[in-house]
Amino acid sequence: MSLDIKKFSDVLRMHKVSVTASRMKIFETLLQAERPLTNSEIVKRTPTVDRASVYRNLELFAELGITETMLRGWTPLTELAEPFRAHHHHMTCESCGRMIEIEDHELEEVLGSIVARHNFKLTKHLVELTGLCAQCQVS
Amino acid sequence: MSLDIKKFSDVLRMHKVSVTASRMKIFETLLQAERPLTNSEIVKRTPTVDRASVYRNLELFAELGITETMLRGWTPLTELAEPFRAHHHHMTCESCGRMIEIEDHELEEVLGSIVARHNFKLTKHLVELTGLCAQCQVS
DNA sequence: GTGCTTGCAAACATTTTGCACCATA
DNA sequence: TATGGTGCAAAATGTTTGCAAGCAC
Repeated sequence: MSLDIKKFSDVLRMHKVSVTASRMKIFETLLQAERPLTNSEIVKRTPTVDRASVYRNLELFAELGITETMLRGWTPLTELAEPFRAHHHHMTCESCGRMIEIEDHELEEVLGSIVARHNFKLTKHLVELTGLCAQCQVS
Repeated sequence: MSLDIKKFSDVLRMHKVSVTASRMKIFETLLQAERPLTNSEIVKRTPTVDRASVYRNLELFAELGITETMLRGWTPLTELAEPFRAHHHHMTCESCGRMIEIEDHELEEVLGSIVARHNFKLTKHLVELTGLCAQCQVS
């Protein structure tokens, strides 16, 4: 069994929810995704699981911190969160759609200090940059 | 006429789209909003304008940079962008729902340096922090 | 006057719910 | 075997579209 799948079932057990075949299938769909997916893409890519169950479980995954959601237009996109993917943020080119992943230590530090200043306890954070990539600025 | 409304019609004219009563009404709804609103809240709060026109114009506003959109769960929320509001980000308490606005110079600088490093030209950016506010950590 | 905008109504898509049945722990 | 999870079907929401009429420029 793959390491990710083991980690996944551990997270479910840790939260005392059942490890079911449907949840596995949905998780595998997310694992195999080459980019963040819309809900209906996830439904399509998990044909053996009912729509309703996909929705119920995507909501569960978000609560348990297994997934993260971001926005493209008015459409929410979901991808796996840590510890299933490296921690990162996105920089999206609005011309060609290319999505660059960002990992930046200093950025994380600044966010930490803002949060501390407000006595806030952070559970997650999202940073999305939008603009034109180097290539599209030229052409 | 209020300054904001003048600024708004200037933006429309600058992009060569008509200044119409519907667009004014929708803009006023956003101006008066005490927090970011869902699409259907905007529809409800702008009863004299047809749903379809609200959607069409919210899409237009987003394109012209008049509004910004963020995500709560799977629901997109819209609020006015600069120059109609001060530049800020959000820190949301997942227990009480309180939303704190963040303005932080250092944060903006770090983002700027990341973007420059990738030869990216930024048109907009979004930072969303989620966790527990000071009060909810205690109770 | 011309072309962009609107309202209306219908189509379409997405998300949620209730309930009986089934599987996991 | 008790509880929680699932599929199914229907309902509720949310979003988009075509078209004729109206308004901004």
